[in-house]
Amino acid sequence: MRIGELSRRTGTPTRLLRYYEEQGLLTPGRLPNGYRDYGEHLVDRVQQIRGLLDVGLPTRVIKDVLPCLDTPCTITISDASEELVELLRRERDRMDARIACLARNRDAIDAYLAQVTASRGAV
DNA sequence: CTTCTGACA
DNA sequence: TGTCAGTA
Repeated sequence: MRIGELSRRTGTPTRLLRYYEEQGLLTPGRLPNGYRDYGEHLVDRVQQIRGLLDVGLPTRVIKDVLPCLDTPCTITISDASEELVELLRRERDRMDARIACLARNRDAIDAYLAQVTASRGAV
């Protein structure tokens, strides 16, 4: 499929699809007319990439983890340099920190909302 | 009409 | 990341 269809099917701007390729995350083939040619399996791959990106992993790391990614949303255990393992462990810890921060902010909002609700009810 | 590369208020 | 340009 060409970039337009992949974009629609993944909800990813073509601009980003080309960017991911530039970063070595995708390597689509080329049609005789020069257009990029994406295989079906790349639909899932893009999902993987976006998911990892959303969690905060830089494209640099994703490029190394990519060969370990499986179709759905799982990460298959395969090779993995000690360096990559350590990097991922640090990323995991950063995720924990973000989760804790989000939880605090959520609780703060809950408290605020409770106040607003109470005052409105009183009046 | 769709995609391509390169550039930047 | 968005977007505009000038092509093929």
